Amino acid sequence: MSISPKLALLEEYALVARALSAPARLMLLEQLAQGERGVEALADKTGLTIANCSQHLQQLRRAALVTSRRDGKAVIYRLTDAKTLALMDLLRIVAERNLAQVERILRGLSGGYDAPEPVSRAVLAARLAEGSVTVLDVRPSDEYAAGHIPGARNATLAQLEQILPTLAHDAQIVAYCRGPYCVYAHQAVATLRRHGLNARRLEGGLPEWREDGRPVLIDVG
Amino acid sequence: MSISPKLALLEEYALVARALSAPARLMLLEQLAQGERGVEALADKTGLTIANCSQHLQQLRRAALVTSRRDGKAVIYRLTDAKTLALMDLLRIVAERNLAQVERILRGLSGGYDAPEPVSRAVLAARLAEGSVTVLDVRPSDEYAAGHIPGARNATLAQLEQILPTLAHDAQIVAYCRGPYCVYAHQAVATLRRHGLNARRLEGGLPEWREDGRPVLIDVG
DNA sequence: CTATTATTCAAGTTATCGCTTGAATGATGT
DNA sequence: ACATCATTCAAGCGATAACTTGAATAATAG
Repeated sequence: MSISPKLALLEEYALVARALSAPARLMLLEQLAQGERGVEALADKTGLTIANCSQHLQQLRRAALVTSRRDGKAVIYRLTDAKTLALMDLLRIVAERNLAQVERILRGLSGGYDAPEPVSRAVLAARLAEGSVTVLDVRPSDEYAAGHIPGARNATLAQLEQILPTLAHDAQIVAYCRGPYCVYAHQAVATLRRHGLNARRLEGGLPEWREDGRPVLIDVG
Repeated sequence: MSISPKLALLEEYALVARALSAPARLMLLEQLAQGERGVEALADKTGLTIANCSQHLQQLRRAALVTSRRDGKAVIYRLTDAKTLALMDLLRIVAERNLAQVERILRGLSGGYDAPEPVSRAVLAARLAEGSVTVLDVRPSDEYAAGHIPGARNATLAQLEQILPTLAHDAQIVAYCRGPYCVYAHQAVATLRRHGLNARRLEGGLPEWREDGRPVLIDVG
């Protein structure tokens, strides 16, 4: 009763695509791109129930996009390799290039203002070296603590309005967040520009920065 | 009642992945990689009913992986751009690298024989230039007629046994088919090697060869 | 061994998907 | 206008997916 090898093969490829076909799992992958995490932490960050989160993670594991290991009572998940990130990135590129709906959503995030082109990671590294840039990490503070670009200042979207007075009006500001799937940096740049500041988004987020082999600062206990 | 922009965005990315999550649609994309096609031709090649095929194509179109145009009574579909092909390719690479099941299926296709590494397209082009290779196109003859590598000989898997005597035993044979999703070349190489011939698979298929900008010969009426 | 904590499993519900069937639409030629 | 051909739409069915709830399993601490 076995089906043809051809269909069996396509079924396996489709399995990988199916794993990427639910927003909840994309959220999980985005979190895992920041670094390995346990089930509970992932459930917290994504707002999923623990059981539901566990089930999504198992689907990702079946598709070999993530792997898991046991650490005491906890099970730690992480991305299998950089290819998983590459797949997510290509998915996003195709969607952004070709889907009008995505264009509309992204424009909406900028609050009507024209969003400038993002700053490449190489350019930011150069500007950082010469000290001519202010870098904002707009992720939650626990993620900032777990690793951030050296010299970056942490401020969530909620805190952004409060720290506005402390930002020089002539400074070039670069904001980043979790990565291309994350909208925090988009929103932060929109807020800053609305206040007349010279802000731009970093291309990609911390995972891509780390993937480039650039330095990441980790806060210690 | 609108959901958060974040979820809306992920929903769009997921839509693209979902379009790739059915074997039937992967089959259609593989066909479209050969060149643009009408609905009926695609239904024939894939074994889907016309209505079903049309619905799958519309899902691919919603995900912006394919586009369509009208030509008289017919509607012609084609891949939106090379990114669609890149996405399929990455999907396959992740599956082949990480899924044990895929490894098993591919090994099964080789009939237990160890399959040699595929020949790169650059190497084949060089060998063709010096005339030191026999190229076999193992796709159906209509696809061969619609475009093939210059100098390639057409033989379906069914015809392969018959033409065996006409193949020199000391020749280097390279077989290719529709592309990485297609198993014909795997099977052809297995058959040829079982008969003691020095056969290898081309890396990728005709779409990848064409994408490289290499010459493609089209049979005219 | 028992209690505790982290995760997974199992059952049930609702929604969606893939496929089929038959009718509707759109373009073309008589 | 009418007939024809290619494609799409609409309704219906069975299978699968997402989420919830509550129970079961694994590892550790007392």
